[in-house]
Amino acid sequence: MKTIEIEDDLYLYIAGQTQHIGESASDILRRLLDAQSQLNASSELNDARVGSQALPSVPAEPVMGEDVEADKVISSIQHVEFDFSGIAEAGSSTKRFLALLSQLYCLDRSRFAKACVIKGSKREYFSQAKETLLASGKTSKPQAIPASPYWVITNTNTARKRYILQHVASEMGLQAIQIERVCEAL
Amino acid sequence: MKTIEIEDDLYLYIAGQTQHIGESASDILRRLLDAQSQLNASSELNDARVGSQALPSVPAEPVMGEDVEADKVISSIQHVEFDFSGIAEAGSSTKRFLALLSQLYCLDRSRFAKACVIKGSKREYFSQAKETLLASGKTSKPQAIPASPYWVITNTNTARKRYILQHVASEMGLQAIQIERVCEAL
DNA sequence: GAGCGGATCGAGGGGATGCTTC
DNA sequence: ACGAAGCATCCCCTCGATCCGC
Repeated sequence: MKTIEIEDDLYLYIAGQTQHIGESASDILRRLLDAQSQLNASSELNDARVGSQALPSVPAEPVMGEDVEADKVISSIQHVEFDFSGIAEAGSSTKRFLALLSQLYCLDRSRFAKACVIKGSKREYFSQAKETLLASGKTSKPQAIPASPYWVITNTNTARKRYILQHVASEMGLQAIQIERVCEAL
Repeated sequence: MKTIEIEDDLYLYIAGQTQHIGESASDILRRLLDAQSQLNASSELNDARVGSQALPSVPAEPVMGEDVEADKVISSIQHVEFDFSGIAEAGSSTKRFLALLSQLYCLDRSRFAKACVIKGSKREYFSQAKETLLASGKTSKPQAIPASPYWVITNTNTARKRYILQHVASEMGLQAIQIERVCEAL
């Protein structure tokens, strides 16, 4: 949750758009902004979804050429089930770490690419080139993420692995509950 | 002013829509919501649901010019793009401090050069040579300003960082509202 | 560079607070 | 002597990678 300040009249306007009791500011804004991007996306009429349906997320990234695309991808992400079965089996948290990252990558390559831009104070955490990781730290112990072109740093305690996972999942736009599950699976 | 809470991804999305230096959340939201109502208004098949309440208009920017010269300079600065999106994300106020200074530098190099002539009672605050700063104090912890040839002192509390920023922005000719926003971004 | 996992501890940075100076 | 302004000490927290256990 973030806190933002807005002017009173704008606040009143937004509050005036409430459709259900208990709707949060986020809900209302999503609806309003979503209505906009729908209108931008096509001139066709589409009010079939008004009211009943759960609203898809607003894209988390600033507009690219592929607005509508991104929207679809996100809503699909939100409903995909992770395959946790094999993961719990893996003997070490490092193994589970790699497996979970692999699933995130498979979920959506392009979102993963944006989400994995994360580094510590000195080390690079992700890269497609093993050497980049080796170069950024002394003994980062990079390992390949299965079924992907990426490498990750591995020489961290479990808490940090969890943090990295959390960051990527969150940056990819997963829902809080899912992020929690992913982190717990580590 | 009212304070509202919104979810992180929505926040990021909104922040990503920043177009000008000094834009507040209100400004951005007004633009986004306005774009929507424009589309609705121009449509023959206007949907009563959305149009039920008038969108408050964006207040005109108060460009109080006594001096035409100054006006021109200011307006050129005031329309340059300022990217606040990445800044809020930076983990420490020192990081944000450096990022903000970097943007000010990029905004106008020569104005920045004039504006950064500021010092404390003992310490030099800005310099193009790290050594100058080191020489002027005991532990000033100089750091390079990204994308610029300058260094700044870093070992100060946040209030002083804000003061320095304020001074530079003001000396560069930004408007009061914008200076305020820059300082708030710290 | 090859054994691997990862907890633990130390280095280093951030910046509030207290001390000094005017 | 008292207050304001500014410096830098020092504590805390984050992050790296050593080193031990398996």
